[in-house]
Amino acid sequence: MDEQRSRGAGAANGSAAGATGATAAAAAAGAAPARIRPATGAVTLKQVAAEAEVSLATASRVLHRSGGREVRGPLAERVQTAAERLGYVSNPHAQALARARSSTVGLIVHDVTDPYFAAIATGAMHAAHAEGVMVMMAATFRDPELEIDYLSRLRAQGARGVLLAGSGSTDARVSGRLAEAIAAFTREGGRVAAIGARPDTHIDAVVPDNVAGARQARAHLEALGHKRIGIISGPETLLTVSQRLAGLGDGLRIIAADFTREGGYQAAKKLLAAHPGLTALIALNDLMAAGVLAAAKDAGRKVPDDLSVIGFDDLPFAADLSPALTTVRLPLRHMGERAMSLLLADPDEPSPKTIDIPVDLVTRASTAPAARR
Amino acid sequence: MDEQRSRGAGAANGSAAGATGATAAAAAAGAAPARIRPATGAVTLKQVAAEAEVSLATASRVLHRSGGREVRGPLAERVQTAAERLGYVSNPHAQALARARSSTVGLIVHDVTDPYFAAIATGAMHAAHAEGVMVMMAATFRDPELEIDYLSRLRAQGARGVLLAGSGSTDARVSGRLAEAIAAFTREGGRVAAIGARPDTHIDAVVPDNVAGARQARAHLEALGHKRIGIISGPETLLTVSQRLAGLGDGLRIIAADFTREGGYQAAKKLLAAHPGLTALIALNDLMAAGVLAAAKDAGRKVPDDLSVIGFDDLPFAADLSPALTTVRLPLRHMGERAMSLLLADPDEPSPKTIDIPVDLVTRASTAPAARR
DNA sequence: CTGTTAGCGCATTCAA
DNA sequence: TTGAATGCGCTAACAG
Repeated sequence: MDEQRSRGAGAANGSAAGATGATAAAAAAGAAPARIRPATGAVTLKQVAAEAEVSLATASRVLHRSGGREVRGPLAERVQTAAERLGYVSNPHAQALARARSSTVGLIVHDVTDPYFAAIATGAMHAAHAEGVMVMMAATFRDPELEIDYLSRLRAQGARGVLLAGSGSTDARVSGRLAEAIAAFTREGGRVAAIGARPDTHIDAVVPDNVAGARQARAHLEALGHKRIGIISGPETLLTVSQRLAGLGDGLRIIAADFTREGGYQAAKKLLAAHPGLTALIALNDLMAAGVLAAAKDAGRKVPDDLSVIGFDDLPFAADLSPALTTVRLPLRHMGERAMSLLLADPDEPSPKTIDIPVDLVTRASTAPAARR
Repeated sequence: MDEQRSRGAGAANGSAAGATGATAAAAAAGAAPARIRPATGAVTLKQVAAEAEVSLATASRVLHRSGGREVRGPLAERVQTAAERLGYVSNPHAQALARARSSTVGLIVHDVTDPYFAAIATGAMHAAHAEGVMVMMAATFRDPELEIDYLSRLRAQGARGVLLAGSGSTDARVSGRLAEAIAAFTREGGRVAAIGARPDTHIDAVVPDNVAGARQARAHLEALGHKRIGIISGPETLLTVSQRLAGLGDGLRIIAADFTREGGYQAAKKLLAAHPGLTALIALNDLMAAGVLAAAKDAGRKVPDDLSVIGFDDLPFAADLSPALTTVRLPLRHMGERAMSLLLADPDEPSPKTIDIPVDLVTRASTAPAARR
């Protein structure tokens, strides 16, 4: 290895040497099929070029249509063949370095296990795959610091863009620092898109109409005669939560907890104990709703006869809960696709673009007319 | 090698050219050192070095402890400070290229939406994060070709390793080609680990004891007096499926379908119609089991009174199904962690290592004694 | 302990 | 069209 390197150095790329070199290499290859083994062990463009007896530049042009193209010279054929025979696969790092931009995009989620993000991720990955870009996925486990950290790593990596799938925070301190990181990234030509609004930043976004969804939920309940409604809320620092709360309006009993099934379970248990008169509960996401259903059961309240329950998101399992959950549906997968397409869009598209996503209430078995007491 | 040799030969007549070239380059560089603005726009090590007035190498040593370390020279301080002031973030591509190996690992799953993979991915990501490596996640959407494709891309990227989370296929053709791709990757120093056995390949693996789990499921049912048991199976080309079937033993009615909720629903519907005498159904994963429960309900069979149902995996939602599902639990997240640690292990650990994972039956409400007819 | 320098694999400008 | 040369940002010998 060392020897090779120093030898290469010794050759000092003499111009004439280069030309002769290529030919000689090919000849040698024919004579002794000994292999040329670069550090990584993988076949390199250089090898392909040598094999096809063309220059590096030509091989690059044929294989990666760098600069002007090479429709079908006789050389093109040779290069293609050589590449196939050798099993050439381009090295993305080298390309990224040379082009100063890679062909991967980042996808930052809070939690892979949460079906909400899984659905979005699927959509995003599909769209990315269609464009031949790879997706680097990172989970922040709900730590805002990690979100910033990953973003900067992705930036250093020359990612083409980053999709922020998790809801923004209303905490000014973190969102401020995140905004800075985003600005730094976009300043360098990176693109950032988000699912959900990011008030403080000027980036592409796919935003579901949480407010309207929440209104529908409340209207549905009121149409069924419910007057005493409780809300099982997530952390109010999440923008999604504050929007849904805003749409729900006033006069409701609110209790907050983790945005998880367990959080929903505990909160519902507490709320039901404190306010037995409630006839309906709105959980701010389906995960919590699942917990609510379990808590209701444990408390001996029949759903929907004694208690109506509504969720948000319409995750895949919502229809399998018992009773099947009435919920505000978000076209998650579609949202993921749209967001990724925003990321991959022509660089000179007008940029801070927002795509509004309508949502609608899916009525299932967990809601019924309020029982008259 | 050949190439080196030929270059050496060519150098005989090109030596002079080489010398001049080098000098000219140096002169040009000296003449216009105007601005140092890298293409990517990001701060580079070089800038940090300049700012700290030390050499590139020193900066690299301080910041990335390349080679020997630099405990606390006065220079170290300067470099650290400069790096912080400039907001330096290292470029992974450049590092990968120079080191011939990156610090990312690949994670290939069939489907992000499937909670089975989500759980594994979470474990894997946690373990990876602890080691400071990033996870590149790709979904094959169950296309074996894509699995091979991603693997080779990850290889070209110099990924440290790749975790194959999806079950292997029993189809000799694809598994053969995959085995080749794996071999090529490991030959280059990459590490590959899998969840589930991969008979034809010699790679690290974390393998759950599907056979024992299946035995427990059957034993449980038989202890409850069930004699006519049906199996809702997934595609038999999946190794996981064939193993579970093997553990279940003979004498059961088997019907196969997609390894999804919908597949389970359809298959159960069909099986129940064709063999109304069955008193218990074993679904080969929880997703299918959810479908089975729905089908049973539609067919007017009460679970567990008229029909017992067992699943596999113990996905998070299993306890929320109604009735709560009896299932063979796999410690998915733990498996993901173990697999990732295998991937990240010291390179000279004895390699094809297998970690066996015990599984156990979780008895919940979906199974009960067989009704006497 | 610190600086110099030759590449890592590729894209791309400039010549021919 | 095609090829030679240069550099992307960084690491790792190899001097000093």
